[in-house]
Amino acid sequence: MRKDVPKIVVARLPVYLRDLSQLRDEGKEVTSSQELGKRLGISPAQIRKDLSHFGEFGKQGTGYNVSYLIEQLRRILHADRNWKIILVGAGDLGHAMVHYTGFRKQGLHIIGVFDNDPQKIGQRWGELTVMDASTIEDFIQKENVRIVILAVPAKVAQQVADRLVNAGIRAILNYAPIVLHLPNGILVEYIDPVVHLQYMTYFLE
Amino acid sequence: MRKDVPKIVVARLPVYLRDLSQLRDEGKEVTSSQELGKRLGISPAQIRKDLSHFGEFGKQGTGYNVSYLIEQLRRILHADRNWKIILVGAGDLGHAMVHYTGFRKQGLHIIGVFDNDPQKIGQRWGELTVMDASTIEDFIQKENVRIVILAVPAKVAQQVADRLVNAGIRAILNYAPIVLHLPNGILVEYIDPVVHLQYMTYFLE
DNA sequence: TAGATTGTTAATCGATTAACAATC
DNA sequence: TAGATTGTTAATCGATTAACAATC
Repeated sequence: MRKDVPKIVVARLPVYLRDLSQLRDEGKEVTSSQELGKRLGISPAQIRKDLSHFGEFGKQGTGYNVSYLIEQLRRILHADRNWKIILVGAGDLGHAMVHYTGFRKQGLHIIGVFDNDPQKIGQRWGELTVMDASTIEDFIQKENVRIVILAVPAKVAQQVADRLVNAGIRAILNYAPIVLHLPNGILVEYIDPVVHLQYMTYFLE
Repeated sequence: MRKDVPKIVVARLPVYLRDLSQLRDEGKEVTSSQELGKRLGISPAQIRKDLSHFGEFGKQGTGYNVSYLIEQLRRILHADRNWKIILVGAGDLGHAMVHYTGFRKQGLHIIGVFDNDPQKIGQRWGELTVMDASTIEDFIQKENVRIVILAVPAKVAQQVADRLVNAGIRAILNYAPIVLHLPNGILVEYIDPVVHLQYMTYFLE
């Protein structure tokens, strides 16, 4: 079995991709590990090393073709296809996620929104209608959804996550401020603004 | 000069604090590095090592008093006081942030919201009124605000951040999907759900 | 060619873990 | 006391960086 690419390397690729897209939008056709490093606050050596896990994408003397590297990173990250995502929890945060335009451009499509509040079920959210949480399992199976954005209260996050995993979900972006306990192989990423803010207040007087 | 605590250690403290608060809510009065480690998916040795950078908080044979450790972590993280925060960018995400109840409990108070859209200025958001972005500097100085949540479009994020830093801001929680270039000493934390989702799609077929 | 930059190796740096004396 | 768990040291593991041959 070939050695895995370190997770921390994979975690940087989306940031490279994001910045390269910006470079392209600015009209740049070629860049270098040095330029990219300066833009990202990362050493050029690290960028070259990270990329070297996946192949050779540059040319000595000139650097990297921006469009080509974007294409390659999209392929590596599986960002070159469309992903169906469901959102569970139709609160304010869920509302913001559904209306966020940054997902679609990356092939990340929220195709269903769920809540268990009768007040919310049936509400029209953009092109979507908030559905009854009791129908999540059917929807996941019918649509073959593998990714969830979880934006429910902390108190119910674990039990909802258990249901989702049972229904076949493979990856959870968890906005609830708790650590989830799930079977091996289920991917979980955490976003909690309080954690970031408290990290910063540590350094403030 | 005493050696700094590694940043990665500081970054884990808010997660410890969050989980300890949950333990306390569950009625637990004492815990151990082993229990905490299991809950967090972290090795017990790492938890003890992390805490040892700041003092001795446990008792051999019994473990840690939950309330006492919470108190100590809050002190270490400066989470035992109130922090004034302003939100810049009154979009859907900003709306969700202002209405999020998870901040206040931690002493994190959003005391002002700003936008440059005349349609939004003057809108009532809970207890706050959306203010004209041209008045940000005055507000920061008058209220002595040091933390900003930045939720503006990527295109303007850098220039807005520059203004904020000029006005005296010390820490930015940046939701705009770009890397900010700011003077040394300015703290910036990034939240970009696309980065997390693309990290996960790497592992999905 | 001369200058620039890659991809890679080896060295360095830093973080995690194992182990255990101390002690509750 | 016996059992449990801390705080800490030393060993291990892994990630970052410096350096450079290759080459565009």
